[in-house]
Amino acid sequence: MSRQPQYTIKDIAQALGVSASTVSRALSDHPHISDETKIRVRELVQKHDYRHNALASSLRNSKSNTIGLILPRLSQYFPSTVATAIQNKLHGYGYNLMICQSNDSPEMERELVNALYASRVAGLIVSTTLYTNDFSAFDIFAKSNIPLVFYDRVPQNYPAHVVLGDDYAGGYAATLHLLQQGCRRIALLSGPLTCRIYQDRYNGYLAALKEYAVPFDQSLVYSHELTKENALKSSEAILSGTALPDAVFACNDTAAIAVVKTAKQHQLRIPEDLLVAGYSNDPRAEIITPSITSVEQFPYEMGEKATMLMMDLLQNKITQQGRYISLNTPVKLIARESSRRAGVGAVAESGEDMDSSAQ
Amino acid sequence: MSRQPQYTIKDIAQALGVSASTVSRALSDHPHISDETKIRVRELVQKHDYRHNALASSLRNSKSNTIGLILPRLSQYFPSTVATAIQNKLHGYGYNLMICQSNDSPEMERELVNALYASRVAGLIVSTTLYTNDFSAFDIFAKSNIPLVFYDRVPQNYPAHVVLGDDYAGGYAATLHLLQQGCRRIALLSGPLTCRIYQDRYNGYLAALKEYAVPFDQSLVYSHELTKENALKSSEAILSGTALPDAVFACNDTAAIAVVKTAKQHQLRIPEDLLVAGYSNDPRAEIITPSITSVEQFPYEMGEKATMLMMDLLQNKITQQGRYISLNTPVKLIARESSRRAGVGAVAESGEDMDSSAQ
DNA sequence: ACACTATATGCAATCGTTTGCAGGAGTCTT
DNA sequence: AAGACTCCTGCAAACGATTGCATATAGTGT
Repeated sequence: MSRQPQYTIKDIAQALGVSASTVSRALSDHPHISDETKIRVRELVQKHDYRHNALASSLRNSKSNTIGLILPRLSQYFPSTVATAIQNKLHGYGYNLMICQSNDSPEMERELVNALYASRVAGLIVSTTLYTNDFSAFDIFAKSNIPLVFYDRVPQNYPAHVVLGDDYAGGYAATLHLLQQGCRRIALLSGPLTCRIYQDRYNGYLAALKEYAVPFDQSLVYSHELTKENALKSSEAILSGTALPDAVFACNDTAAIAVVKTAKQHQLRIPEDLLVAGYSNDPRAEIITPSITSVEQFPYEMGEKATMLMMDLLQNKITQQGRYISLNTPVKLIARESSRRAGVGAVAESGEDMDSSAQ
Repeated sequence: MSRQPQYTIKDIAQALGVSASTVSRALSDHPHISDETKIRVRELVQKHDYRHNALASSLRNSKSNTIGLILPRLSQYFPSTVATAIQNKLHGYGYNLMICQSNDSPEMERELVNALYASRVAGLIVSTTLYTNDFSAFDIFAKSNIPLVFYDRVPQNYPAHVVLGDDYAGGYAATLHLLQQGCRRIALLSGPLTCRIYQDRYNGYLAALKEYAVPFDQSLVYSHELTKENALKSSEAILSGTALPDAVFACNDTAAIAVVKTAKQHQLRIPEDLLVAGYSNDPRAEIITPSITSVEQFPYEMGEKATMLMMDLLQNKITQQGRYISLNTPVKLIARESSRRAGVGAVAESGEDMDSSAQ
């Protein structure tokens, strides 16, 4: 439809009695073009509302100024904040961002990868689905020498640049904190262990237990996608048994909230009967009663870091010869009502400082 | 950088001893191409991992298959849900979505409009910033005959297709509900009245008051951007005076949460001393204690509706000759603890049905 | 007057895909 | 056997911007 005739560089050239090359160069402020010509060109651009055609330009240069972003979903605090950071930062470099959601479906993800390649994005930033185990769709980016950066949910056994939160430190800090409050039966509500971030948090959990010489109890570990529904089901299982845990460490805040809700239904008081900690420091963790202890991931910083890495790769500051960068962003435990036991330890009021960079 | 030589249609043509036209037509399953040729082409496409170049294609057809979306920010329930709906729906039609955040800055918004035009999106969907009053940046879309759809925050005095929630009905329903609970001094925490959605909610509020013959009291109305900080300040002002209101209707849930928080600090019990209602039915409204009554806007449906309108425009099903479409999506009041007064009226447990379509 | 340089511009090809038109080969009709 | 028709395929010109190379003009130095 439409096929509106466009006002192009050629039209300007014709009107001015110069060639298209001259106009093109005038617009890009080429030094070989006289000031007078530049001014005349700019005037006409103004007058006729000439618009640059990025398609033509990208085609000719085989290079666009759009970066692709694929993530599972952005309707939550962490992912949407990362996306915002990336877009804002990229904008400063003159790049546009094309945000696409995979809805946690590997098929959708694959389609998006192909679609973004088809529009020849200059680079691609990805947080994979929970279930992506075939990363071959991304091969084309390496093959075409187009920068590819993963963050948060990064591939395993697939060579790539990655930006990660310090999930091990986060899992360790949260568990340690619960142990310090006197808990010894700490249930773990983990995401799928096929995913590296959950593995790391799990390992942090194990390490903290070991440090306190608390024997590991497999029956306290639940692992599945941390949706509200799943988490409610597991919480029910955890809290309706006979041998109740004295704390639950949930690997995201949606799950932690589910635990709190379930605990209320079971007449369990938090933190008197049960301590709870979550992950991501979702704004919801703060407003709920009781407020929930959580691990801050600094998503904005994470997005900025991923963007910086992307820019470095685009500007070839980093050799791409088989060397893959792995960046870490710190985490910080924010202790709140859900884990504060009166008289136990000294927990800062506004959040206990457990910056993982100190590790 | 890179300038990797690409594997193109010409390469396939050469390898097969046919012309590029034939390959192009084979790939688009043109009826004039023999099955044998099509098969041979597809085999080679597979073998060499040929990738369609959407840039070249779009340039040639002066038409891309990307739709632009500009919104103030997506780090909240309502906007991110709308965006998700739009992307999912568009995907079904073979279109990609380019999501861009204006951060509520008119300058940024303008830049994004231009950038999206530069990449010749096939259509543009917009929820404007709170402060956009100059819509001339959008002129180019009308002039180029590129479909433009606004939703939620739509322009005033600018001819365009719009998709709106029934904000009048929402404001009316929430206020009426508070009145039915016996409240007579209902404070209003409104967004800027330069924005149509807030005007409409305000008018709904006024209409309900009038119906109950409650005199309008200007001193109960606060109007400003509904950020957490602003809302806390206004809540403080509202609740620290001597003539307290008996209810607050906040025009988003962030503000409603601020009211609840401030009320707690003032030792006011909700709903015994103060009733509270919000807007948007953010998930936070449900998990907070007390849970907050709110107006559900059905953002997913709204996104789908905006997408359908866009598709109709793209397919020219709708004449664009100066006739502008305006679609409404219904709203529904969800009554919760924050507004349930024991023994007053009959309020459904899981949400009072006040579907605005019944209006 | 000549060679040389600096400055400003134009020519034409290129990026990869699409499509109107033309045309060749084969089949069918009368 | 000539015309008409069908079925495939190719030619070449777009789409709009960019850029290496060639060139024209003016200015400088000897």
